[in-house]
Parts: sequence; C-alpha cells; structure tokens
Amino acid sequence: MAETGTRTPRERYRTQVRAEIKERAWEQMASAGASALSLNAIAKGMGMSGPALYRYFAGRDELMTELIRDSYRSLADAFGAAAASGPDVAALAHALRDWALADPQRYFLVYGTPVPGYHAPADITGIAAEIMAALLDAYTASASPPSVSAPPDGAPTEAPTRAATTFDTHLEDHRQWAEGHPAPVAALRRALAFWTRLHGVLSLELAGHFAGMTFDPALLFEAELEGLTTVTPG
Amino acid sequence: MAETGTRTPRERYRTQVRAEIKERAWEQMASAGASALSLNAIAKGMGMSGPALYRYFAGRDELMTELIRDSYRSLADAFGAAAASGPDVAALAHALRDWALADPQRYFLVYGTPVPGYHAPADITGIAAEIMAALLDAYTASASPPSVSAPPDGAPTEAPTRAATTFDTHLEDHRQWAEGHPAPVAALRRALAFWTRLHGVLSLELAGHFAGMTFDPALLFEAELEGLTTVTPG
DNA sequence: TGTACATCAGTGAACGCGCGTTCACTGATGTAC
DNA sequence: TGTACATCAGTGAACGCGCGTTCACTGATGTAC
Repeated sequence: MAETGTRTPRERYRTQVRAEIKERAWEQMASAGASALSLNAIAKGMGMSGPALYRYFAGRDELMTELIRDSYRSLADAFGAAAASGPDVAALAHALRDWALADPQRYFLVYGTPVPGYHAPADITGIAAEIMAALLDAYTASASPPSVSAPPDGAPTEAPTRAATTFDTHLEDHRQWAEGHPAPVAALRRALAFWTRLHGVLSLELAGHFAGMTFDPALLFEAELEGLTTVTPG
Repeated sequence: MAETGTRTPRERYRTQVRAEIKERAWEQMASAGASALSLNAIAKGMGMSGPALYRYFAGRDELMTELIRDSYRSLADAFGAAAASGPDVAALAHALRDWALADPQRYFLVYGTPVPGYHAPADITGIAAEIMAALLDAYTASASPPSVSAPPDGAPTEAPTRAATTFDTHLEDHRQWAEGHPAPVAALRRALAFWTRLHGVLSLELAGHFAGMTFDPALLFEAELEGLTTVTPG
C-alpha cells in the first residue's frame, strides 16, 4: 500500500542524507542537550559545509519540529505494536519504558521541560491523541477497573475516598480531551494516573535523580505499574 | 546568632546588587528557558556593562550554580516550615505544590531535564538529603503506613501484591541513600512514591502537557496525594 | 549512442548577531593619620 | 576637619568563538531528443 522505496536514485539519496542529518542531530542532543542542536555542527560532522543542510531542511526550526514529530510517531508506533496482541495496560507500560530507555533525549523531547515559545504543529497533537487513545482502549477493555487511589491495606474505607471521587465527578464534566472516546470516567482517571505516575518514575530515573541511590529503578517502575494494572480477581 | 545585616554600606550594596542580578536571571529564564541565561543580557537589563557582573560572580557557571543552590534551599525551607507544626505528609505535599507553582522555572532547575555535563557541587547534594529527610520523618511518624500500591477496590488480594513486595525486599538491601535515617522500609517506599507521583503530576502540569485538557490539575494532585497519605483508621 | 539542456547537491564567502571573558582604565567611595 | 592613600564598582574596547542564514557560484547527475 505505502510506496516503500523512493523512486529515483536522487530521491533515495535525498532521504538517506535527511536521515543521516537527523541521526547526527540526535547524537548531538544526546551529548549536549536539546538546546545545543546546531546545523553547522551537524554539517561539520558529516564533512559538509553548513549551508548544504538547507537543501534538506528549511532551517533549524524545521529540523527540530521533525525530530519532535518523529519522537511522538515512534512512541505511537511502539504503543501500536504493544497493543497488537490485545489491549494490555502492562504491555503499554513496558513499551513506554523500553522506548524511554532506548533514547532518553527523545523521551525528554516529548515529555521534558518545554522550550518557551515553541508551539507544536497541529499534526503532532494528533499523534498525541493517538497515543492517549491506545491507553484508553486498554483501560476500557479491562472491565470494572479497580480504584487507582490506594486505600490502606486491610482497612477498607466505607465510602470511596474523598479526593478521588471529587476528581471523578470533576472529570465527568471535563472529558472533552478524550475526543469522543467511549471510555468510562474511571478509565480516564486511570489513564491519567498511568501517565503521571510512570512519567514520574521515568523522568526522575532518566534525569539521573536516582543517582547515588543504588536501588533498581526497574523494580520501582514495576511496583508503580502494579497499582495501575487491572487485577481481575480469579 | 546569624549576623543578619551586612556590615559596611559597601557590603550592603554588594549583596543588593547580587540579589538583583539573580532576580533578573530568573526573569530571563522564565521567559526564554534555562539555557538562555546570559550575563550580557542581564547586565544590559540592569543598565550596566557586561563585564561589571564579574565583580559579583566569577562567571556564568557560578551564577548558575548559585541559582540551583538557592532553588534547593528554598524547597528545603518550605519543607521545614511545613514540618514545623508536626510531621504531616499532606502538608509537605502542599508545600511542594505551592513552591512549584510559585516559580515553574525554579522547579525545573531542580527536577527537570538535566544539562548534560553539569555536576552539582557537594553541598547541594546535602540540601537534597535534608529535603528527603523531612519526608522520611513525616512517613516514619505515621505509624504502620498503608500499602502504597493500590490493591483493587473491594477485592483484597490474599498475599500482598507481588511487585510491591519484591521492591520492598530489594529496598531493604539498598537503603544506604537514606543515610542512617531510622525509617522503616515501608516509609522509604512511600517516600519514593510521594516523590515520583507528585513529580509526575507537577512536571506535566508545569510543562503544559495538560494544556487543552480542561480539568483542574489541583484536583488530580489531591487525588494522587490521597493515595500517599496515611489513613490511620478511627 | 551522442549531444544539449535542466536539475540540483554542495561550496565558500559574507552578513549580523550575541555570547563569555580579559584587560587596562576611570572615578567614586571609604579609611588612616 | 583635612589631606593622602587604598579599595573597589563600573566602563569600553577588544579577543575569539559559533550561531543561523543569504547568496552567487561550480560541478556532477539526470533527462530529452
């Protein structure tokens, strides 16, 4: 269906060079941070002159945007692959973690500190929605998801806990971001918790804030994930 | 005990100018990101020549380090104030949130994407330990804290859930980062969850990743906090 | 198969810019006698 | 109270640097007849 190869040799060469530029851009960001992205430095690394890159990208901003778009796209694809064998929250979580660890810089481009003034183009928002939809699918598929808000062990509260229900009823009125997804509000709440909790662990881990602490972040991730997974009894 | 005022008028002037430089630095970072910190721009904003700042800071790096140190210090102070009226996890959480919202850029300087190659000086690590200690105090004070890993509503599992206990036993062997704090391992685990979960909510909120979603992040924060708070029955 | 032309990748010089940082200096403020 | 000196805040010129980006150009590759 998709026209795989580029047609002419020239076009093949073009896409190849474009790919190498991006690759070098990632290397550069990995070693010096996202703000250090420099067209001239990339060109030099490729043995080319600076202006040569303008054959391939309109400028620095376009390259940056494309890297961000690719990042979202690759996460959406990873989620798609994880969901291929059925809706499974844990599979999505592990896909997220693998994706994050594979390239921390890419993770930060998506979820990290924003560059003030940068506005993502509309199609990226679309990919973000696709990612969220995959998560909502998984949570919707798991029937009657358990509460996400950790009631104390062996001390079941009589009524459901306060803040959680407050947020639930609030969410009923503010679910337009789910864009018509038929997920129950409990699934929305759990999807948000999935997102914030796993991001909490991953971002601190990748940012090196666990450095010095010798515990294995993977185990912390698993422990947090457990609280997010539907445990259908029996 | 502490020598409050600076002695001579000259010294008073010095500290005053130093303070204004920092203040301008914060403004600059707020509007253009942490990587945009520029000595020349700060000087210009103050109606001074660039080199004048070298009377007050040895260079850009020293200013940057001082801003980071101040950030940690102010969080530690906020925690100290919150803990003044007794150990209270919720009070610490709200102190954290208030502190974060008061200046997002400052929050990101502490918990955000790291600048590759930058290494915090030792005394900052000390302040970080002080912050963690306040949290451990609060969790240690609350007797027999409930599990943090959300067992499903009304479907109590017979044995404690797997991943959580795996992490617990793992933590027993890797608790040296608590630096001799007498907190039980359950408190350590809960402190980590406090940290990762609240950071998850706060960092996504401050980074604008909830933009477009109309729900109130404060309510999500409260819902997450609820799962982290010790609920001592009766 | 061979010539004439169009396309296009890449070069090198140049633009203006802002950066951190140094240096020798001026001039005001404070101190000692 | 007044003079001689030391301290120190701030200036302005200069350094080398790397950045994004433009422009006119060369030379190789591909296309049309």
